Amino acid sequence: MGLEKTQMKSFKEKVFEIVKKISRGKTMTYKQVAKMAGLPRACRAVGNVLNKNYDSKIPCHRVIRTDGSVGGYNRGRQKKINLLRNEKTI
DNA sequence: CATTTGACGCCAA
DNA sequence: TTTGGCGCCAAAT
Repeated sequence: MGLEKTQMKSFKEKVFEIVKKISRGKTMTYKQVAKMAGLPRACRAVGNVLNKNYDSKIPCHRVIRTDGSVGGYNRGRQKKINLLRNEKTI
């Protein structure tokens, strides 16, 4: 506790926190996440960070492109589409 | 420390 | 509308 070191969350950490907060059936764009993380132009960096993420606790499949395209997924594009489609039918 | 990578976004043709 | 190319940025190598 006392030893609070300016723990600046890395951009990656911020992205994970933001994506974790995406409710089921909802979706966010890479640009939106980047903006929330403090870098409105780091849309690419967001995708890069999520690409290295293998934590199922992070619903990174809810992050899509700004133009509405599903984008990519480290587990298979089709899988991401299925998940989104599944959540679509709440 | 320099260079490459890549799940993006936007514009001109 | 679709395609090609450029910009932009953190993380990995």
